[in-house]
Amino acid sequence: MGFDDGEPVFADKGHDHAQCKARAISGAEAICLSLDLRLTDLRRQVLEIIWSSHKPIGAYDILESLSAQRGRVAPPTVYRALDFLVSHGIVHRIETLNAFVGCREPGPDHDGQFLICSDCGVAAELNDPQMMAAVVRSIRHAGFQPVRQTIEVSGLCPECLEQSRGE
Amino acid sequence: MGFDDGEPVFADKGHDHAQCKARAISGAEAICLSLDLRLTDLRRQVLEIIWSSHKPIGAYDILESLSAQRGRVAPPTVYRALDFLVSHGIVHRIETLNAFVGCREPGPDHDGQFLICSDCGVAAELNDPQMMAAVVRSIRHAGFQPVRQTIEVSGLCPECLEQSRGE
DNA sequence: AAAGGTATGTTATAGTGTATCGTTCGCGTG
DNA sequence: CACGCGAACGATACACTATAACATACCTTT
Ligand SMILES: [Zn+2]
Ligand SMILES: [Zn+2]
Ligand SMILES: [Zn+2]
Ligand SMILES: [Zn+2]
Repeated sequence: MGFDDGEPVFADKGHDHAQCKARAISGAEAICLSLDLRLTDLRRQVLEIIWSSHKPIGAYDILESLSAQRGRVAPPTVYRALDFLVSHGIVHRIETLNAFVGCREPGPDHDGQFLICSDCGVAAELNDPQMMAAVVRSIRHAGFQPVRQTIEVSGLCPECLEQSRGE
Repeated sequence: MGFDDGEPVFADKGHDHAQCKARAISGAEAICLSLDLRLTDLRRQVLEIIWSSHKPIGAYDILESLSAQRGRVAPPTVYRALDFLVSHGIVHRIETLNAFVGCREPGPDHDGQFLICSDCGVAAELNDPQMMAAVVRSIRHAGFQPVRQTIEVSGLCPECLEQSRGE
């Protein structure tokens, strides 16, 4: 299930998040290098802000954080950077939250499936081929040609679930 | 796959849509009767507007249409009616479109899966137990407790697909 | 009739996302 | 180097989506 990197779907509380972020930046650099894209300062800063946690962050929260770094910034600046990052599979948009989250395995043309904790706010990305296959199979029966899929499940992450059982 | 009522997932172009609408209203009436809820004039009018087609409609388009019927109407009026209809499973919200669409099999506590044509705008609702099972199975492996699922797939409906092949 | 809850009206404002235009930057070409 | 071109960015204004807060009307029960 999920990625084949052996990592848990939900990073535990004490994990080395600096490493998460560093790996994400490296991945973005690799993509831009291979596709001849430009990871400008602005885009890199936005990506770093998004990776400041595993919780999806809204465009205007990004804007605020960005303004602290480079002075007054207007919405289009943020949205353009987001468009770039999302269109190249470096960041995902969470439709149910109007928010953005970093991709663990960046690359073109993948939609992922997201588990979003309604308690603590963290989001985890799956990329389960069996789930995707089940969805596509069901859809094809309807004569529908899928292009883009949005799968977002809200609920309780393992930690918050554990906590709720304790009470 | 889908509902067990034998109807096609996508209603064809020449179908009797007045019947779709009438059945939806009847369903809503039945729900309200059984749960002691009030399907007021306002709520019924909003439901009828939503059922004017199989295309998801935005809140402000509903507002405009509603204003034509009962004079100036403010956003909260529409959103409150929508909250009622959505919370009782009579209408679904399409997250990827910020729009609302009528439910074919209204009732509490179901999320459905939606196929949305990016060409003509129609949306069809599935309720495929196999797909849901596959999603839940994959999710449980991550130690996640699902509460609400949002599955929306955009692409081409059978008619638009046929048309695009012809060109 | 009085009371209390539900539904609606009304105004204002919050939150999210784009259109448009002008300027700057990076880079290849003559 | 000067030029030209497209991509990226800055800045202003605006469009679209949704809710807060408070007042009023309605409906049901006592
Ligand atoms: Zn981390
Ligand atoms: Zn949590
Ligand atoms: Zn119909
Ligand atoms: Zn279509």
